[in-house]
Parts: sequence; C-alpha cells; structure tokens
Amino acid sequence: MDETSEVIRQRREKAKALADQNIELYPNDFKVSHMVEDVKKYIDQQAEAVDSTAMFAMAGRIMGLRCFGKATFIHFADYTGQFQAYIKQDEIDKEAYELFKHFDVGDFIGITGNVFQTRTGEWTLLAKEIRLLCKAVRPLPEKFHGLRDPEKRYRQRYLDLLMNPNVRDIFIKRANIIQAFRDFLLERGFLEVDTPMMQPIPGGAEATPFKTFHDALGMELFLRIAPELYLKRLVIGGFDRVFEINRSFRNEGVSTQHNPEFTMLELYQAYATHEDLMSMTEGMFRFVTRQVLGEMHFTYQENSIDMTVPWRRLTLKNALSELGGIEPSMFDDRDRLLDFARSEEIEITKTGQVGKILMKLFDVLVEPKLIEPTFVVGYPVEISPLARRSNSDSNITERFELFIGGREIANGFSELNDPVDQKRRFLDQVANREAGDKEAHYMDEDYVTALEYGMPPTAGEGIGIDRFVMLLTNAASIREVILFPQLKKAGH
RNA sequence: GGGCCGUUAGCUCAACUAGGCAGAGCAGCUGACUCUUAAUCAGGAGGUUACAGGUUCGAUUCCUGUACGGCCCA
Repeated sequence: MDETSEVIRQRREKAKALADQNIELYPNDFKVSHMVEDVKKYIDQQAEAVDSTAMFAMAGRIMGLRCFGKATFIHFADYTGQFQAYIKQDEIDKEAYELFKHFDVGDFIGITGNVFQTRTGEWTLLAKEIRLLCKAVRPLPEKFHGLRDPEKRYRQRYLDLLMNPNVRDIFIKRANIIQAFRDFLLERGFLEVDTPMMQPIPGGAEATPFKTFHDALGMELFLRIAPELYLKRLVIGGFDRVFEINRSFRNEGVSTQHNPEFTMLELYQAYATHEDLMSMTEGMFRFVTRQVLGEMHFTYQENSIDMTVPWRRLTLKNALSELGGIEPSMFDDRDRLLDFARSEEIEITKTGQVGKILMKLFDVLVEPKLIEPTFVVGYPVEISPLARRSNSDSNITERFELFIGGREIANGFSELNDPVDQKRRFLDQVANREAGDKEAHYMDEDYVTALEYGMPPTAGEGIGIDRFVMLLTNAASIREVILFPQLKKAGH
C-alpha cells in the first residue's frame, strides 16, 4: 500500500544496516526478569531503600525517544505499563551506543541495568546493556494526536490499541465484564458449555442465518443465530443450570448497533420462572457493574443511569399506551394500528400479525425512552414461539425483556416445555415463513422429540454482551467494543 | 437499500464563498547537544490530492461515476 513511502524505505535501510553488522533483527533469547509493573511495585515497596546495584532485565516497545547526542531517554512499554530508560554512552560502550542510534520508536528492545531517580524524580532504568528484540519497519502513528481515522482504527486495530489508551481500556473492561458474568453464574452452580455454531436447522431466534456447506457430509449448515435450542436439550439431559457465552451470527445489515457476529450470554435454570430470572438478572447486572466500574452509576451518552434504583416492571401494553401514546382500544385492531403507524411515519413491513405491528411501534416509540433499567413483560404468544404461555392469559407469554439506556439488553422467559404446544407453534412459524416471513422459525422436529422426553420447568435468558459493554464504556457504536468489526473489503 | 458528509505526506490537519506553483505540526533524515519527558536549536527531504472520467488555457477545488469509511434513516 505504501511500499514506496520514504519513511519505510529509510527504516528498511536501517534494518539492513544492522543486519549487515551481524545484529539479529528478530532474536528470541532475551530473558526478562521484571515486567514494568514488577519494577514499579518494587520501587514503591522499597521506598527510600531502593538498591541502586540491583539488576533488572526489562523489555518492551519503544514509545518515545529523546536523544542528546551521547545520551538518550526513551520510554518503553510492555503490557503492564510504561517505563523510562536512560541510555548513556559512558554506561554502555561506544560501539553499542552507535548501534543503538539505529533503533527507532516502534522497535522492541531488551534493557538490562539499574534503577535510579532522575533530577525530576522519575524512576528510570540506567542501561548497562541494550539489545534489539524486534525491528519495526513501519512507523507508529503520531504520538500526540494518536490514530483518528476510524477506518484505519478498525482495520488496523493493533495501531489503535497501541496509540489510544482509552481503546485499550474498553477491551480490558470488556474482558472484565465477561469474567464477572461468568463468576456470578459459576458461583450459583451453573455449568459453562459449548454448543454447535454450525447447525443443520438454525433456531432460537427470528433472524436470517448465514449458510455454509460441509463438503464431506454433503450437507448444508447454518451459522447459529442463537444457541437456545441446544442449551435446552442440555437441560433435558440433566444439566439443570447451564450457560454459554459465545458468538451468534445474523445475516443482516451492519450498523452502529449491529455486527454480523456478536456475543451473547445465554443461561437456563431448571425449576425457575421468568420472575426468578428477573430477580437474578437485577442482581447479576448490579454485580457486574460493581465489579467492573467499582460503582453503581454511569453515564451513557446524554443519560446518567443508576443501577441501584429498583428496576421498574411494566407490561408491553402499558408501555405502549403510557410511553407510546397508543390507545388500549387499538391493541387488537390491525387497521387502526396501521393507520396510527402511518400517522407517526413509521413504516410497517410485516403487516401480517398484530403482534408484529405492536413490536415495531414499541421499537420506535417506546424503546428509546426506557433509560433506567426496565423490565417489560406480557409479550404476545405469536411473537414468542419458544416461551411458555402465561397461567392467567393464554394469549401472552411469561416473557420479559430488559431495557437499559434505551436499548434492549436481555430477553428471557419461562420455557415452553409442552411438546404438543411447541409443535403447534413451530407449525405457525412455518406458515409465516411460507407466507414470506424470512425470519420466521424453522420446524425442528428433533427438538420437539427432545421435549417429549420431558424438560423440567425451566426459565432462560439471553443477554447481549456487546450492548452491555457499550453501556459500561459509553460507546456510541458497537464497532468500538468489538476488536475487529466487520467491514467491507478494503478498496484501493 | 436511501440521504448527508468525508478520503490531501508515515500520522494529525490546512489550502475558503475565488479554479492559478499543494502547506504546517509531529515522525523520519543531516548536524549540534550526557537529566529529557509533546526535549530544544539549525538545515534539508518527503505528494499519482482514494480511483476513473468530464468541463477548463489551467482542477485538491466544479461536474459525473466507482471504491471505502462516518453519521442519520429504513
């Protein structure tokens, strides 16, 4: 791409000059005795009594370099932090210093020496020996402004991570969030499992799957859109509490809120109901927030969110009437709903079922208003084909969705474990599919068979990890919380 | 899929409403400098202005198309 760039040419020449003097450009035999963090801890612990003769072998990437002719200060970084080193011609020999002059910002080095305090008080490694550990032939982005170009940041995330500390923090936080969810569930006796990413029948969600093909088996496969039906098979198999944190794939548009592959936590607990899960969810999100942020409120974009306030629960219909301005008398009237949608300039693409129209209106009119953590319950059966019917109203399900910061974060329900009803629901979905709904569920006979062996009363839930990471890192785009977001092939 | 905006040196950005030799800072190079931390000082170098066309005596600038990206909408 920039093979002819002068800077790169010059650095390649420097590398060649070193190689010509029998300097290894990519050795791997330097032994590190202390990471940056170790040395900093040592200094803190020793206070006044730092041993000025103790030897430290440290390594890292040169991040800054200030040369004064016969002496040079550098800052180098390893995973645990940055440290300053002072390279003086008097301390290493003259030849070694001449070689060192061929080192650049971006190169990896190993330095052996003692620590001392500079005039300004900064603890610094006084080099007795310095070695090149890896020559970088491309320059790092500018030190002060970092890397700004979003396209470059995503395509060359390694540069983004090197130059922008806040980006690094986001991904460390992401790892901590996932770990906190895992800790919470393991503590409660859940078993972490892995279920197929390649499925002969994609199930568990309304979405368009990616198709692939297994040559040896001669069979079409789909990348999973959700792990749900496999996790419930495990509950049937006697694993009463299971969870999985992993990728699902949906063959849909890419946006600030959607990446074709995204990470979900799904969990199932036998002998629990959707009510139990709502309580657990509230505790789990509080636990994760406290673990990761150390406090219980945070700011997301314009909104400040307090996780300690008891989470509101409202029914879908109350939400639609209170926050969406839809008269309750309209709820069962398809034509009036369509008129209303038109008057609000909301385009309805799936006009078949009332439930779908209500959900669309909810997405546009209500969802953005659910800033503080809020559970919405009372979802109609027709849009919840895997959820148990409510004991008091067979037209709605024991289902909830959790909204925080105006976004859906979780979706859970008491599971449908009646094989006869499940089969009927699948058949309804198949009818929808035949009527043109490409996102309708497929019939999964094998899953119905599994239910016929008996699934205990169970509740389950899926949590959008990327979205929750966005909340806790105040990221406006999902691309800021996925290391390598999907982009089109680079053009030239 | 639609609308708006963007793409200029390795990086961050200029070059306007006026179409006239494409500029700066950082990085890099040469020289000076043995306690600096966005080191400093002096000098010099670095460009197919995303790509392909068009208008024009002349295009980074105006027009058309393409690619990629950002934001908004679907």
